[in-house]
Amino acid sequence: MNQTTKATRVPQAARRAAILDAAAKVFLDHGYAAASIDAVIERIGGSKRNIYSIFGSKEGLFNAIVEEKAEDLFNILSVQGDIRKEFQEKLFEFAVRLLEIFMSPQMAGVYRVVISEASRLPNLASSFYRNGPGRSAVALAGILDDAVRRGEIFVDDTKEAAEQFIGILRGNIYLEFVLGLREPLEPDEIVASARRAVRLFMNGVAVTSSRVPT
Amino acid sequence: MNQTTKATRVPQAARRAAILDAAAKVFLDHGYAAASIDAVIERIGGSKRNIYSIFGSKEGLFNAIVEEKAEDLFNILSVQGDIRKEFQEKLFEFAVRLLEIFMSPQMAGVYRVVISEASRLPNLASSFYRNGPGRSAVALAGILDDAVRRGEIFVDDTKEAAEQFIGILRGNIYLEFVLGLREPLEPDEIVASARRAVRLFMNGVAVTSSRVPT
DNA sequence: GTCTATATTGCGATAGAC
DNA sequence: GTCTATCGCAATATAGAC
Repeated sequence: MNQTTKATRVPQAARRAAILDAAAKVFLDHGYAAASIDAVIERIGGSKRNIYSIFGSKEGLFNAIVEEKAEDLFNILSVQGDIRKEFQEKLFEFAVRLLEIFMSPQMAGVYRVVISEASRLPNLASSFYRNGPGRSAVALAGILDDAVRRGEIFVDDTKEAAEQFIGILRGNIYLEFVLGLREPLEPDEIVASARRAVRLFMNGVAVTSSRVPT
Repeated sequence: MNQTTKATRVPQAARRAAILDAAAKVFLDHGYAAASIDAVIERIGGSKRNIYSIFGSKEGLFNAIVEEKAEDLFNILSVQGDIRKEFQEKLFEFAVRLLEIFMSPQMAGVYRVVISEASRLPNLASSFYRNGPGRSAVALAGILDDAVRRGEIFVDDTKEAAEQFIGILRGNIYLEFVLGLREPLEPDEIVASARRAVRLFMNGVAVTSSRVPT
């Protein structure tokens, strides 16, 4: 609070992280347009100049926030644990984790801001999707591929099945949550919701042939 | 087209519709905050005074847009056609219609703006949800109730099953579309996507007992 | 038109790593 | 000593408010 002319006290990485953290608060609270670099400085002190030398621009800063937040959040999805684990158990764990991500206020904040700036900042929208929702679909498709290889389920397009499953999880509840119309799901509700999604999906997919004529 | 200072030439309803139409373009193009009543006037002429006397405020105007757009779009969902129609056929038709709604640029525009203003205008968010996504879930739940009554499917919670089905339809593709990362689905893709959603759902739900232990 | 806010940049100084 | 990350502060540019 009272350093006057110090520098390099903190190693680069830590300073970068501190800036990102403060900036995340500012951007997610006020939205991209209303957020100012000055407001970030007010939170952590230091110089604007440094922010620009690290992140290049306001857009670069926000881009870094989106990428790192999305990465933090979605990273846990790749922890698939024991390969031998039952497919259904893996699917269930994936569902619980993804629902937890969906229900995190940070994720909702990023989601809101990215959507509202999508037309002005298409690159941002793209990197958000790739690092977040896109990655979760890829991760799940991998799990499904595995199961197909072992004959546990029968789907021809695992990528599509993955998106269907994620859709089941998200439902309308996520929209309600993002719109501020409801509280996030409680942990036990998450478990229940995940279980029901798994049941529907398993019944729908774990059959050797379609029982319903199309 | 050449009235100068006349009034009530156009019946109220038509004038109201014209204002809504012009305002929709302005709001959906620029977003709520950036949209101005002046810009609406520029498109259709007339007086600001009139807009305020009809809609009360900027928020009231946007609220009317959201309600009417959502209503227009989602109205087609209630056209369930022949009650005797096969359940699966009804489900498929519902799916196609809902996907068409999802893929309409207007809907995406409303979605974007409502989400970005949700924290500032909670009433708007609420009325959007009720008139749009909420209504579609209710409509589908009704269809499902029907089918349950006739023993065509077996679900205990039709409301929840409806949301699951809608989730399958929306998937990640809708998010990609809203983020401007992809073109809307073509009509034949909509049909294909709806068909696959119906197949998954029917397999998952149209069984007398869960085949998969939970 | 002016005024204001704020994104962006320039430059010199300082603190610590080497 | 050099080098680099950071700081502080001032200046420019520009978009939007008024």
